Amino acid sequence: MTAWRDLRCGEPRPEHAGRRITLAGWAARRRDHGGLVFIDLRDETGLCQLVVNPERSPAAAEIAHGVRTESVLRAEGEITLRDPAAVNQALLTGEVELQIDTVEVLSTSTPLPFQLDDEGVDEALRFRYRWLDLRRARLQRNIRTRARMVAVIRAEMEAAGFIDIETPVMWKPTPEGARDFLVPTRLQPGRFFALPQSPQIAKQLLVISGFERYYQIARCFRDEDLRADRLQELTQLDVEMAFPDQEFLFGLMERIVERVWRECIGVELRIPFPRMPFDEADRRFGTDKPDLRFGLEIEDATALTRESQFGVFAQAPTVRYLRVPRELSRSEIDKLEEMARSWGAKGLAYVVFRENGELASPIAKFLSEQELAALRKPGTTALFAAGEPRLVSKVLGLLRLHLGRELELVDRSAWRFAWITDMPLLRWDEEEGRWAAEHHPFTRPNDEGIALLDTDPGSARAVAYDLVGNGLELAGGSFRIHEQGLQAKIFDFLKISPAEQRSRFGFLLDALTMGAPPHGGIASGIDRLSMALLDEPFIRDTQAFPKNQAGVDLMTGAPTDVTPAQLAELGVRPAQPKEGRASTG
RNA sequence: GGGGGCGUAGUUCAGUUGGUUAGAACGCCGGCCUGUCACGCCGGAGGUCGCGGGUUCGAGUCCCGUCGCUCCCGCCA
Repeated sequence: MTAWRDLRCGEPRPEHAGRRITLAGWAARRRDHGGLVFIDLRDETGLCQLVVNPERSPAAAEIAHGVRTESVLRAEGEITLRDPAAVNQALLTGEVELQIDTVEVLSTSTPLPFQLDDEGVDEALRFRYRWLDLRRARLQRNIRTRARMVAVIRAEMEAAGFIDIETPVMWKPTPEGARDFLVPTRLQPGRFFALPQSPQIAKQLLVISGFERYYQIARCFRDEDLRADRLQELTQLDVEMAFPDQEFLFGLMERIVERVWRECIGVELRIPFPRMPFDEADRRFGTDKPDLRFGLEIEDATALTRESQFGVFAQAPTVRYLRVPRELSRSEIDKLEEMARSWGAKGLAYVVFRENGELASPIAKFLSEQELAALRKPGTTALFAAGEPRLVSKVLGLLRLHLGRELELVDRSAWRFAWITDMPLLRWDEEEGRWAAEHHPFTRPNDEGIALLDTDPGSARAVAYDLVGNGLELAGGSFRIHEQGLQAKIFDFLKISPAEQRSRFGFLLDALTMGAPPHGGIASGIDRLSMALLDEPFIRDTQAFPKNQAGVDLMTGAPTDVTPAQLAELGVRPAQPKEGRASTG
């Protein structure tokens, strides 16, 4: 076996010829040809080919003839080195095959519910038979690469002096933020633990405890709806340190990402990554996670159109536009407008500047010569959004992303990372009629932000940062508030009463009174990071056993009903079952 | 909570204006072939058209309901 692995991993050499070895694996395919039996055998290191010759070993031939795909075999035989030119490079790893003398079927296989080399199989079926799905090359690559990534991360964290500390999976429910998964317990009937949405408070307490550099690859849970890039049960690299230094944290993350990209997919990244304050990202790209692989930046026309005869522009607080480097057709623009409306825009004004100087636009007649002159650029289309800055940003940002893909402006081979810094501290919650924490309530305002709290809280910025790569948020963090007075002030803004503060975070507030060092950190979603690394459009395929979009594990059927007796023991009253949920298998 | 898409053989799909016995490819089973590797050739099995109801002389096809899956918005770092 050792000899074999040497061969598969390294170059086959002439002296290997004739060596006898034993190997075991899954039959990937069997072909019979003119009395010979050929079996592709797959193990962890790759594929190889067995050849069984009935004249040489009749018994082995008889067994081999009955082998079915995915049966598990152990075979013994002699290595043959073949002419490399005669070998199908796409399927077989090497220029070697094994002339089989004996073969043993260790495990048989029924016909499979789907073929492993078929990429188009329905996800529900794949998830139900996930153990088969995982045998496929793409999933093997995903899971193995992810494991290597985690190993690299741990190595860098350890080298930087961080220690791995586990925090409870059963924690205290927190009504703020995402919905909690709740866990009842027999010893406290009717009461609940919650699964952590992140170890946020625990890690702050650890640093306050004197573990100045903590990290954990932690499981986090959020009972929210799933998406192609969103999970309920996710894994994050969680990092916290005392006496934090933004340069140090950025450097640490940059080293990790650089090494992961190099060692997992062989891509050399250039570090340090560029930085961009949130306000600039929002202004230029309409988002806090800009995809920098293409231009098409948002431009401003508010000042230009202040005196415009076009009332919509003159009256809007903000007028911005995208300069599309093409003459878009009416039907293309109609589709874009429909999308813009679905994102909340009232409409989508446009001017097509044709190469020949003509204009195609329902609003051109309202625009002055001066306005048109400033905007004119032959062979392009200007798409305008007017209204509240936040909405205008959002609409143009989404439109930009759509156009980037649609017009193939995105450089698919590029990796563009950036730090987005100086994130907003608070956001006005229209529904609740109060300020809400943009990040979480323990995020530290910057010095200027502390001063702004009394005059213009919406403009206050936090010592908070995100790492963005190709338009995906790959990490995010902040410095925390370590002074009880400031923390109380923030709670006031969030309209969390002192009584509520005590019941929800009393232990943290107490900890802050007993010598809490300045602290801060960062967290990075391992699943998202894998997705980016692997260029994998579905985050579920970065996990071994994912749940479907409805949050159901199609393999085990969980979540399932439990007996009334179990509920009674937990002090939980049975819910009214939903109609039509009677199990159908 | 809301909107879009899908559901036909084990799998991926086709199925005309509603019309006889619902097809193809791959897979599976049997046979042939002495170097195949997307092998090839011959033959075969395999279907409650997701489920329920309705319209019709007649429904895979039209209508209503329902279940499941999926993508998006809301929600969520």
